[in-house]
Amino acid sequence: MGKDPKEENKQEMEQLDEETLFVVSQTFKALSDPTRIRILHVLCEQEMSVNQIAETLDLRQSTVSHQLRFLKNLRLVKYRRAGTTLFYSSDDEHVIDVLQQTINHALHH
Amino acid sequence: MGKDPKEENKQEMEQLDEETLFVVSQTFKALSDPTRIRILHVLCEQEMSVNQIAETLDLRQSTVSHQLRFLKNLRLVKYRRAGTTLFYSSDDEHVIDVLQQTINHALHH
DNA sequence: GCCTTATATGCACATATATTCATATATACA
DNA sequence: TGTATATATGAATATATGTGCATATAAGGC
Repeated sequence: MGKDPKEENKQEMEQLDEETLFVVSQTFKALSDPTRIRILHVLCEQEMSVNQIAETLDLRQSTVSHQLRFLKNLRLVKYRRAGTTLFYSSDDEHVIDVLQQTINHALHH
Repeated sequence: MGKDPKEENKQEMEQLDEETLFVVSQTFKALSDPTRIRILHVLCEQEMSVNQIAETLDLRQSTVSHQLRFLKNLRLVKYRRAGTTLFYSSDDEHVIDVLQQTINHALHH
């Protein structure tokens, strides 16, 4: 039952299945747009309403709403309702981690 | 000189400057395409020539070359020449780390 | 020099994406 | 019910992106 040298790395060498590839690429796509990065960056500090985000980042309400839908579909943000106002906040620790790591890496290099 | 409560988080709350935003978004853009993910995934295991990559991943030579140029511009890959053959390998530990983290996260959830 | 092999590049094209405007929906309140 | 406020949605548009074909470039061998 000795292992072929080439097989020792088998797990690492295995090609990525289509679903994994899709999930991973979608995740990074979410982080590939400056507007979405800015939105996630403020939301990982505190929850905010759609209009607050728009004012803080100087964006149109509809732009923010469209991007929040994108992020919500990927479950990167969640919201709670308070009257007619929806408070959004980040909802994926791993992605926030990766974003923060990369921001810090960019800031210090 | 007491701090305003809102100012305590000031560093974290600060908006991202344009250059950081650009670098970060470009980095994630590199990782947002399935073809580039596959290329980086094989290159973090071993160096490979353009044609080897194309054969391994069943892609056209020109597709691989185009994407390698993209990755090379961002300094995510490097190459060494051997005759007419160019051997590419990954060249950014941080990005490889982030990619591997996210792949593992996707595989186990 | 010529021929072969490996890679890069320019162009064209189809598709995806981000934003905006206008409008629809939803909730609260008088 | 009607009005005001907050958010979501659809359509249109401009731009970006990924891929493939054809061809150019570069290096090595004869």
